[in-house]
Amino acid sequence: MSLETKEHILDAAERLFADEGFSATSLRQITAEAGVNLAAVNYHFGSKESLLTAVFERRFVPINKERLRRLDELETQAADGTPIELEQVVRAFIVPAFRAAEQFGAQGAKFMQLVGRMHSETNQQLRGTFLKLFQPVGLRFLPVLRKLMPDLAEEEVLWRLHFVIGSLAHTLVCTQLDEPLMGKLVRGEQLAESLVQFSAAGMAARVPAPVAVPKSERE
Amino acid sequence: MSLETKEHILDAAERLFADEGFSATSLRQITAEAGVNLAAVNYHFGSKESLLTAVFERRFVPINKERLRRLDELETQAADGTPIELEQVVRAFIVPAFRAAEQFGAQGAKFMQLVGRMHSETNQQLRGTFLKLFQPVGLRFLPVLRKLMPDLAEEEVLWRLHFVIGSLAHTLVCTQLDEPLMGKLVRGEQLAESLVQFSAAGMAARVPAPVAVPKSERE
DNA sequence: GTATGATTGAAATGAACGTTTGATTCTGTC
DNA sequence: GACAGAATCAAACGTTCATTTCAATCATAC
Repeated sequence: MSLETKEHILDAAERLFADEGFSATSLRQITAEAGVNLAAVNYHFGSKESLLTAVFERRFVPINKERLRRLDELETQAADGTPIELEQVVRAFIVPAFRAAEQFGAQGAKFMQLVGRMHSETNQQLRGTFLKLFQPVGLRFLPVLRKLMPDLAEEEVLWRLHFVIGSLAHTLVCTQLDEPLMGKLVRGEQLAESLVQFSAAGMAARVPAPVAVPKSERE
Repeated sequence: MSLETKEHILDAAERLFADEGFSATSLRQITAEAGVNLAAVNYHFGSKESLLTAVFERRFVPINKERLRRLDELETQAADGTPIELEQVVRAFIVPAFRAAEQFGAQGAKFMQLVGRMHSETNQQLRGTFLKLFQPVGLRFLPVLRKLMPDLAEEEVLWRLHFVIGSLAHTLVCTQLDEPLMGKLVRGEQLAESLVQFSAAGMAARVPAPVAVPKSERE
């Protein structure tokens, strides 16, 4: 069946891209793990790159839809008089990623690991694939965050959002590691909430002093 | 001269590994950019993997030495009566990375981009190379952080440190991107300090109450 | 039953890969 | 000048890569 074949390829590619990386994964690995013929990838997807795009779109679109839905909900409540809280916005951004990881089981977790990896991808072409799906979400969240942090310069807000993205990406990768940087990391139910607390507190940090060069340091 | 050749290879590898990734970079690219013969890599370094190790050691060892020096300094001051502040510990961890990036110019920046990338690497072998250099630093900082956050469970502290590492890694990558996720990111003088403020505030976030974790596990 | 279009399978393509080899050139010492 | 070791070089090694090809197979409609 075509539908089963395509799904099997997507599953195998998802896992291998996450574990080994895009360029380190061969179509032979993917098709072998999927139990399909080598030619099936180029037949169904056209190329290795298009396969990566398909892997992303399958799960990333619903996740981002949920992010936007939550943000819309917050703004609806705000229109009714309930002011938006920073923590809620951060949660709307972070939680859908974890939810998806749980919803789709081990496959979903692998996907989130892949997303975490993609955030540190600098190759223009691979980055483009990823950006097209992510950018609309970032651009939707940014003005909401700005309004919640009127004392901060626009650049500062943008950077802080990137700090959150970095934490999220690294966390998604770490949850899949057998042996992280140090000690064993427990993947508890409250991990997403821990990250939300951390991120919200970081976002709300006091405005950094203008040019605060460390005093004891020369220069 | 041998020394020049080795340096040229290291420089080219540093840039290409950072921009293209380890497995997506060929020795032919590296040697071509370095202006040396293809065989020179295997002659001087033994293999592609050993070259990656050499690239790391050249800069990562001094950076981590500086991190530990700053932490030692804080503990010396603490012994003299000045209590250690969380923000100072975070700064001791973050700032040396940025300092190195500035110190070595464009090459240093590329290296930090590579470090950021490596944090999302899951391949066991590549990860091992990276871990051996980073782990001692993490294990040195962790107990200091724990003592500063006595209300938090050990796992929570560990996760928050990982959140900081994620932010740092992603920031180091972003500073090198022409077109980040959204808008233009300004790489100002105060970026390191912004990250310190964010991280310290996140670290100091209130204890997440909701889900009670049974303390059946050993402490 | 057979024609049709979608899908698979095995094999082959040329290009690129990391690594090895052996001859050659450089560098410093006696 | 002669020698030894370090370093470079072009060429080739055997593999593996993404992609293509084309006959065989399948389901379905006529």
